Amino acid sequence: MRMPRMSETYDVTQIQQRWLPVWDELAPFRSGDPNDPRPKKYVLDMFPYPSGDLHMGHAEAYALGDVVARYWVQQGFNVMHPIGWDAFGLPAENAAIRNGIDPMKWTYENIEQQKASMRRYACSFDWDRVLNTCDPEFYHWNQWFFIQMFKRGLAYRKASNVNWCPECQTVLANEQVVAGACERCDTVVTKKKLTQWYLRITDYADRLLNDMQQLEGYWPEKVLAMQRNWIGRSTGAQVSFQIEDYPEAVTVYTTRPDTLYGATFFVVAADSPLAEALAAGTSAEEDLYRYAEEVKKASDIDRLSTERKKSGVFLQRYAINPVNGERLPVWASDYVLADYGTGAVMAVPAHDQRDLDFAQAFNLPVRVVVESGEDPAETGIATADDGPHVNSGPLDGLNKDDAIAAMIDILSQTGHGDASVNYRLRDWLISRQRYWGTPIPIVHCPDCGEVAVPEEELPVRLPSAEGLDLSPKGASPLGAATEWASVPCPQCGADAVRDPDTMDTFVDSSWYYLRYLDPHKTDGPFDPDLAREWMPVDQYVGGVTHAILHLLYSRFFTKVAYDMGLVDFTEPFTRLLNQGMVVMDGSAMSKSRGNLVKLTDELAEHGVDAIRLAMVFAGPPEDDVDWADVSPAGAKKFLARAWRLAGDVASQPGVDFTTGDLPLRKATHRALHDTQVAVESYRFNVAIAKAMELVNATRKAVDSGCGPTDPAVREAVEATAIIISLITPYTAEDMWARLGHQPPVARAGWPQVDPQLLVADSVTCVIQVAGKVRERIEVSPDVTAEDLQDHVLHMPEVISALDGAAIGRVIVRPPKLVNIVPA
RNA sequence: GCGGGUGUGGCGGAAUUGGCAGACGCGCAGGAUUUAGGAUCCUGUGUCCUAUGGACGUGAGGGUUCAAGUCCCUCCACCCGCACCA
Repeated sequence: MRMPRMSETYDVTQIQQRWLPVWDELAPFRSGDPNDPRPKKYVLDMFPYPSGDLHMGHAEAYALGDVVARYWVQQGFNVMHPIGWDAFGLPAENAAIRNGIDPMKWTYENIEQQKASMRRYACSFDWDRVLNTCDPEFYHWNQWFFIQMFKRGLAYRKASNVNWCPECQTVLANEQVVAGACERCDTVVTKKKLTQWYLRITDYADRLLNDMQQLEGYWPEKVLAMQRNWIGRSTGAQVSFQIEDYPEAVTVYTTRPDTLYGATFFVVAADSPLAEALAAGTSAEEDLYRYAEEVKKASDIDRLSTERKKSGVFLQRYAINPVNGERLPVWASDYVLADYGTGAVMAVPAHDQRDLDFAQAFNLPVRVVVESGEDPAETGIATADDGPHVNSGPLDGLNKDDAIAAMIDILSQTGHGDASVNYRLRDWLISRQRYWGTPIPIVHCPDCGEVAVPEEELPVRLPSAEGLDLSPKGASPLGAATEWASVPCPQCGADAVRDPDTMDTFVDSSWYYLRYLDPHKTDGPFDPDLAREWMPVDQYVGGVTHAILHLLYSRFFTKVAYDMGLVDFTEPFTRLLNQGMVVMDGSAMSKSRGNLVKLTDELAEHGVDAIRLAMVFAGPPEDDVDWADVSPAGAKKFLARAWRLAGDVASQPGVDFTTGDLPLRKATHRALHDTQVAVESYRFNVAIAKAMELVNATRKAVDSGCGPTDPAVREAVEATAIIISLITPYTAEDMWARLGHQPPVARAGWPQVDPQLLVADSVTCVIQVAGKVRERIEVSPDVTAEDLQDHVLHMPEVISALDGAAIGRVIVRPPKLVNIVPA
C-alpha cells in the first residue's frame, strides 16, 4: 500500500483553477483562421435565453454537444462550435416591470453571468463568435431580412382574429398556443381581432414538406412526423354552392368530394364574416350575433373539450347542391373553423363524425352514400371506410378513390369545382405589442401606406426604455415613444409614424446560425462565401421543445435565403440530436414541485467533470435523465482512478509503444476504436463504458501485469486522457500534464488505431448441442471451419452431451460458434 | 381517434449482419488495508432448483430458424406529439 502523497490526491477544485486560465490563453477552439488547413465542421448548440446561471438542462445539453465538437477536433477538424444569446423576449421585460430595471441592463448582466458560468463549465465554444440577438448589430439584419421579405410579398399585414394572451397582453403565433393556453404563462388564450404582420410561410408549405426527404434518417423520426403533422397537407376538392336569394356562391373545401350526394346540410364558421353576411337581413341575424359573441368569449380549451355538445344557429338560408339541386339548410357553428379551408363545409353526416354529431343534435337527416352495412343514424358512428357508393347517381358502384376522381371530373366539367390542396399550416404571425424586441422597420404614411425603411437607414434602433411604460396594455410601448415614432415618410417626406410593434423572437433564431459565420459583419447579415464553406450545420443539438416552431421557421428562412441566392443549400441542419430532459423522480424539475436540483451546488460538490460525466453516462442522449439515477460520486471515483493512473506511468513521453505489452496494447486500440464508433453513432454512454474498461485493464496491468514501466501503460493512459477529454476536459488536461505533455490535450489528436491490434489472440467459441450452449473453447480467430468442426466433434463433452444421438447437422460459424443438431 | 416511440436484473443501461443476454456503472453483500472512512483495493451479485450440476429468463401469446432481445403475426402496458383541420 502506497502512502498517499499530496500530489496523489485528485483535487477537483485545484485542477479546475489550474486549467481554466491556461485555456483562455491557448484558445484551442478558435475556428476563424482563414488559413487553417483543417477540414471544416459546424457543430451547433441551440443558444440559450440569458436566464442567469446555468441549470441542469443546460448542463446536459451543452455536455452532449461538447462531446461531438471535441471529438471532431481530436479527429483533426476545424470545428466551429459557437455560442450566443437569444436575448430578446419577455422575461427581461417582465423583470423590468416588476423591479424597475432597464431590460437592456437586466439582459446584459444575465448574459455576463451565464457566460462566466458557461466558461467554467468548459464547453469548447469559440468565444470569438459570441452574438447577442439584442445587439443592434444583430437585429439590424432581422430588419434587413424583414424588408427583403416585404419586398417579395412574403411579409404582409392583415386583420384577423388572433390568439391573444390576456396576461402577456400580446398576440401569440398558433405555435405558441399550447392546449389553448399561452406557452409562456399558461393563461387561457382568447381571440382578438387585430391587424398584424405575417410572414407567408404557407407559400413554402410544399417545399417544407418535400425537403424533409433530405432529413430522413438524420433527424429524429418524431420531429419529422411532428413537422409533417403541423404542415398538415391534405388533398380534396373545392366545391362551389349557390345560395338561394344570395348573390354570391360559397365555396367549400372537402377531402371527400365523393360523398357530395350525401350532403344534407351546410355549415359556415360562426365567427366568420361569411356567416355575418349570410345572416344579414334574415330573421337569424340577432341569433347569430348572440351566438358569435358567445363563441368568441369561449376559450379554445372549452372549444376543444371532446365532451362538448355541438351548437349552432340556423341562418334561414339554403344552399343548392350542385350535383342534384337539393336544398341544404345553412347553419353557423363553431365546429367549423373560420381560418381553415374556406370557413364553410358541406355536411355529410353519414360519413363524418362531426357532421353526424351536429345532425343528431339538431335532428337533421342522415343519408348513406357509401355502403358499409352499418347505419350511422342508428349507431351514432359515422363511417369513413372504403365501399361501393350508393344513392350517388353516376358514382353508384364505384369505390372511394374512383368516386373521388369521378366527382372531381364532374365538378370541373360543370364548372362547380376542382381538385384542391389544403394545409393546416397558417402564415406566421410575427408582430408583438411589446418593447424588448426588434422594431419592425416599416413607416406608416398617410399617403404612401406601408413603406419600408431604406436599408441604409437600418438598424431602426430601439429607443431607450427610460420613461416608457412597459406594462402590457395591448399596444406596443414604442407607439408612446413619440419622438422615436414620428418620422418623415421615406418616400414622400410627409409626416408619418414608425410601426410600433416588435418582432417575435423566433425571427432571431431563424437565422442566427448564419450570423455566427461572421458575427460582426457590417455590410450584410452574413458572408455568402463563408456560408459556402461552413454551412449547412453538420450537427445541431437541442431540446425537442423546438421540434416544430424554431426548426420549421429556420427551414423556412433558409429556403427564402436560397431563393434570394444567398445560400446554395435548402436545409440548414444536416443532422439533429434532440437530447432528453433532466427530471427528478420522474417529473420535470421545478421550484414549485420542490424537486429542483441546483446545478451550482452539484458543481461545487462534485466538480464540473464529474457532473458532465455522470450526466452523459446516465443513458442514451435522447432519453430523459432522472437525477435520482445520476451518480456524480461514481463518476468522480472513476475520474480519480483514471487520474491516479497518470501518476503511475513510469516511462518517458515519446517512448516507443510498439515494444509494449501486447494484451494491454490491444485493449487500448480496441477502446479507441470502440469509442470512436460509439461517439459517431451518438452512443456516448457506451463510449464512456469503453473508457472505463480501458482504465480497469490498465489498472490491472500496472498492479499485477506488465508493470508501470511498460510503454503500453503510457500508451493506454495517454489514450484514456484523450478519450475522456471529450467529456471531462479538466481531468484529461491534468492527466496530460502529469504524463509530461504540453496543453491542450484537446488538440492532442486522436491516436491512430492499428487494425492489427484489433485482432484478438483467441476467441471464445461457443459449442451448442441442439441450440443449447454446452461448452466453450478458446480458438484462434482464423481457425477454419473444417478444423473447428473436426476438433469439436471429437470433444468428450460433446460426445457425452449428444448422449448417443446421431448427428443430424453441424452448423459451423468460425471462429465464434458451432451448433450440433442431433438427427 | 391519428401519428411517433418504449418495454431487458434491485436501479440506469449494454448487446454489427439473427450467433455466449445482462458490457459498463449505481446499489447491495463479503473481505483486505486503515486511528478513521462517504478513501483505496479485491471478490461476489438475473431467477429458481434436488446446487463443482441443471432448469428458466429480454411486456404476453404464437410463428419462422440449427439458432430470436434482434425477423414476422396477434395482443397488453406505458410515454410523447397532434387532435372538431371538413
